[in-house]
Amino acid sequence: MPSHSDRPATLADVARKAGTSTAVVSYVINDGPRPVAAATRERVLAAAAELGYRPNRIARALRSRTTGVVGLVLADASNPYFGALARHVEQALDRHDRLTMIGNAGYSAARQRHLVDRFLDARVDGLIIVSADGADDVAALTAAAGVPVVYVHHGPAGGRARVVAADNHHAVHEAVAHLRGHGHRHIAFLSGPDDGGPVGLRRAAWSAAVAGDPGSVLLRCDYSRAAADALTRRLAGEGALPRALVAATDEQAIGVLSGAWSRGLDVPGGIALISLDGTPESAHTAPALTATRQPLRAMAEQAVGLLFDDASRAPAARAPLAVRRSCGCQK
Amino acid sequence: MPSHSDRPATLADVARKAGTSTAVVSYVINDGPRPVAAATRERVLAAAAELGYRPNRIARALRSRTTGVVGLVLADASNPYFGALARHVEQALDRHDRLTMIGNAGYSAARQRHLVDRFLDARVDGLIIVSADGADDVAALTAAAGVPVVYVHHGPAGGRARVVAADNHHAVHEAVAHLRGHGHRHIAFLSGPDDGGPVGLRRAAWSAAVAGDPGSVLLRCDYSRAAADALTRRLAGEGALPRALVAATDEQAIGVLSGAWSRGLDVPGGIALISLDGTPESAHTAPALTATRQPLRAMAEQAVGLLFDDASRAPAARAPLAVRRSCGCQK
DNA sequence: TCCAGGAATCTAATCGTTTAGAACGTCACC
DNA sequence: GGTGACGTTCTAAACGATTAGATTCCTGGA
Repeated sequence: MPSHSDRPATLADVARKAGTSTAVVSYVINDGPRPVAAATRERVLAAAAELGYRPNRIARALRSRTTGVVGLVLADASNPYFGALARHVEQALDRHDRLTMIGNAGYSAARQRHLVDRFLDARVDGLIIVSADGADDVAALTAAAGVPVVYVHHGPAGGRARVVAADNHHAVHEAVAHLRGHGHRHIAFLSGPDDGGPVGLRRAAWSAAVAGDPGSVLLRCDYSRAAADALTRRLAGEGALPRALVAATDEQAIGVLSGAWSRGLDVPGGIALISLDGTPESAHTAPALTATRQPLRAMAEQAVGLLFDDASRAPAARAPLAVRRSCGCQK
Repeated sequence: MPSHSDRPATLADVARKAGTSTAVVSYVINDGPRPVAAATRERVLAAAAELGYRPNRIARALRSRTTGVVGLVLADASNPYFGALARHVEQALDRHDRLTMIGNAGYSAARQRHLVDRFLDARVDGLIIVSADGADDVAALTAAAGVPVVYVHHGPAGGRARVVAADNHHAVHEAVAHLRGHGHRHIAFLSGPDDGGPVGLRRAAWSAAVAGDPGSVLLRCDYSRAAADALTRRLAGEGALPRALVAATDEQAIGVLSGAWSRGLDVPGGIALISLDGTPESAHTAPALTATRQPLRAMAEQAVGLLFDDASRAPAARAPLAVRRSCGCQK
């Protein structure tokens, strides 16, 4: 049992108790850069245990210029897609013995910059940015500090930044093809308020997939259940709802489901629906959503790996289509 | 514009440039404990701006023994209830100029202890624990370090810990009363796998509310959509589903909705349902969930306030019942 | 003129590590 | 016995801030 005093034990305390110098204690604790005689090592370990010694990470960080902390910036932790990503990133970092500092940028470039600034002040060892919109490149800020950055879900426009993202093109084409397989000829797309971010890529892929068909309409609303719900009600009221729809995100797809239900409109009978996020939880809607299933855990691990290794760009992960009910399949 | 060199500017650099000592620079930067002549202050500020000086928080933390970082332990960030709480906590801390370190304990006491240990090693200024189960008191760990702790959502059993939680008793009674208002006489309750945590309190409140009615059955399943979905399908198959149900959490309620739909069972016609979490997103299900609406943002702010002030226990917040469709009301 | 008192500033110790350089002892080898 | 090499350990200088205590310079009062 550790013997107690008012303040926590330091390296110097351990050294004194073991009858040696702080350097040796440090070598023992870290399997240090220099060897230590077996007998001495034993004495040090015993002293450390007895005093209940815990290294002070702050002092270590000051001296060695590395904190063991990684900053995670994301749009909104209350969105399950980002929340799940955050959890997987935190767990992957924990496995690498790193701590996670988190911040919600809430779709605002200014707030994102604010968070990156604060994280750099805190001397994080790296930055993982799960950016929603076409959030700008923070390289200008981080390069000076020499802090590596990895983007997840979506990278900045021009750069040669390290990015981990799903294969949007493939996912969209698969979704469109699947709906065509159900006999639909006109396939609408529900995009975000603008064409920034991954949703922009998805929209472009959809445009390519339905090229030249004026009957395939483009819808837009905010990335929220409420917005998609309201839009669906309005269109249903006008009789302007498409018969087949690909929604850019789970949140929007869930809003469509909710809006359709409240108008007494059957899914998939009245409107067939496929979503492109595919969070695990999307399986439990009424009816169950057919969705491409992004490998969030794998993406998180890849991002963490990329942060500490040198590979510059990961291959885009293919997201399999989880076929459930909302597309029209019997399940 | 800051003039550049390879390494970031330090206090000493600023002092040199301003022709003064590091002490004075520190006094200026912090509106320090001692006054500085106006002219000197100007020179220092100018030098700092020109060098692009940013205080090194690590060095500051080492000397002043306060990091400006707060640790947030939660069960699972991918659960929207916890995710929303996490976002609000982070934002409240940001307003207090504090950074947030996060960790997912995943319903495991061992992992919770691991995280608290790591956070204490990182010398956090405080700890906010959003604990799901009857997670044990970490006071034993934190007391030695002198780090204040606030529990959100649920506190440890015996203690005199600081806790911010909603008024579970009131919420349950209101839910039961509302279902009775719709003419239901037997009101079932869907609890968690055991009676730990806030769900245990909710279950107890339900027991009291339906006291003596053997027709009001108690159901149990994991806190996941999948588990509640499966349970509902099974009971529907056996014709054993209750006509009115209070679900302990949103996730479970959503699972019930999904299970009922897949069995062709109408909600609220076949089964009336009320949930007790009431995350904002629960409004957009098919049909819309009636739920008590926990004031997550207010709870987060209260927790942060409690962390730095001395008040010991906040009054339990009353959660208003958001009446929507799943209970049987026309909406 | 001299001195007390106060404002402004400087000097230097301190926080708890890491690690380069010097010092020491032991051994092998010529 | 002298010498170099090696293994082990110690000394002390960083890292970049904060802040007591000492010092300097002025001012006003006797």
